[in-house]
Parts: sequence; C-alpha cells; structure tokens
Amino acid sequence: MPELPEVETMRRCVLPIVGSRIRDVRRLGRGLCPIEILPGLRSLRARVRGRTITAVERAGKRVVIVLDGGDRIVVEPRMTGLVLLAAPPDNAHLRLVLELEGGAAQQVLFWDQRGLGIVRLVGTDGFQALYGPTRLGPDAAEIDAGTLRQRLGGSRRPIKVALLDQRALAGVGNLYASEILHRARIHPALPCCRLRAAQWRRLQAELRTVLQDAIALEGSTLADGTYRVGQGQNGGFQDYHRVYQRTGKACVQCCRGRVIRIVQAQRSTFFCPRCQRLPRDLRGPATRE
DNA sequence: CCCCAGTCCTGCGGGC
DNA sequence: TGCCCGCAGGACTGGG
Repeated sequence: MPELPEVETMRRCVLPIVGSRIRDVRRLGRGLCPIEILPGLRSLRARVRGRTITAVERAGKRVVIVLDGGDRIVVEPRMTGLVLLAAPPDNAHLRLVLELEGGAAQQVLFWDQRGLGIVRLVGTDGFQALYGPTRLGPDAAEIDAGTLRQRLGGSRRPIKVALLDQRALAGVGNLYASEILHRARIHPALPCCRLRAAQWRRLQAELRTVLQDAIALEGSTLADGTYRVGQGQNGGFQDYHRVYQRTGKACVQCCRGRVIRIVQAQRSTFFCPRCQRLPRDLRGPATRE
C-alpha cells in the first residue's frame, strides 16, 4: 500500500539518520520468512559496516539510503513495509535493524507484516540499472503536463492502468490513482489516447495537489492499520478519500452519483459514474444511467 | 508494444 | 465454533 506520499513520509521521518555511521546490521523475525535481502545479509553487513549515511532520498515508492562512497540501501516497502526510527507496530514482524553510531539516530528499522518488501544494496551502476530513468519515470508529484501527455498520450491503455506504470511516471499506486482520477473527473477506463488537452492539464494538476496534500497529512492509514507514522500515529489523508473503498457511498463531488467499484488489470478501481463520464461512443448500452 | 495470469506473503472476513 | 477459501495488491516474469 505505501505509495508516494507514504514513502515520502517515511523518508522524512528517518532523516535524522543522515550523518550517522552504520555499526551493524541485524536480521530479526526468527522463524519468519525474513524480508528479502539482496544480495544477502553477509555481504550487506560487510559492505555497510562503518559507512556513513550521507542522504536519504526517494525513488518512486522506494526509500534510498545513500552511503559515503556511493553505495545505496534501497528499501521497497511494497504492501506493508515500513521504514522507522522507533515504535514499530509490533516486534513480531520486525525484519531488519541498522544499528547506528556517531549521529542523531541510534537505529533505523525495517518492519513488514506480509514480507513482500525488499531491501537491497546496490552500487552506482546497479542503482542506475534498477532505478534509473529506463526503469522509473519522472516523479508523479513533480511531472509537468507536457511530459505527462508525452509519456502516456500515445497509449490505448485505460488511463487508470497507465497511471500505475512506474516506467511512465513513478509513485502512483492503486489508491491514489482512483483518488486523482476522481478529482480530475476522468473515467478510469478512458484510453490515454482519448484524453483531451484540458483533461491532461486537470490530471497533472490533481496529481500534484493530491500527492502533495497527502504528503502534508503524512499519507493514508487504511482499515488494516499497517501504515504508521513516526511514533505510531495514523496518517491523515484517509479522511479525505473520496472514492477509494467507498463503494455505494454518495459521491462527495457531484452529490448525485454513488461510488462504484470495477476491476482493471486485476485491481480494484473506484469511481463515480456520474462525474467521471466516458465519451458517448465508448459508453456501453448498460452504462447508460 | 500491450495485455494477462501467476508469483511472493499474511491477516481478515465470508460462508458453511 | 472452527476451518477453508478468497481477497487485498506492488513489482516482476513469462507467454501470447
């Protein structure tokens, strides 16, 4: 679930680790399948001990811990992963600890309930190969309307599906895709090549404002409660969701439609059929209201 | 190029 | 009451 706003919030929460030196790496969760560590705990430990953390960056939905010399520890939280300084939701699913010294923070924790997350150590070349511009598009919160249109506009894919393509633009996941399209009043099934200029502008504007608003509110904590901030508090943006997991509820935008759920590319999409309309020629007979 | 199904994983809720 | 099944989906892979 962590998407751009949640990962950006994690990044900001662990910024005090900058300037600290890594004393050791510990793997936890005895008996549990540990978080995937590439290329392996032994070489990870050998390569990071004694190194100083010079920056914490974000690449799409990943937290990137930059070490002196150019190596990077990349954390992909995927569905339930968290990067924290303290107060994990529980100890049972704590996966990895970097013990620190000589700076403001004593440790950084990797917690992951479901264990789909990945921690990997990469050099400069490896980082470029895995997270460079051939693999990740421009940051979704920063992309301009012209670039957005240029990168997606030729595709016949539904716009909702295309927004999830990290090579096209980086950071949007299933939750924010629905929220952004609803605010931009664009039907999720509209093929990219059918968006008009005004729709590209609205889409870009809502990408920026929704993602930035969600960052300001420290992300969205859903019913499963796995996503937490700092000392364990919830994010705040879930209170502003207009469609995500609100099937059957009244649309707060047009106040007439009801939110419906469809499945696109095996994932749930939520939208209001009243204020997110398809052009007439794409409307099926059953879609008529 | 695009699309789809399968894969990893745990917790939860529906159904019987 | 308890158990099984399906679902949630981010990123990747292999086949069409």
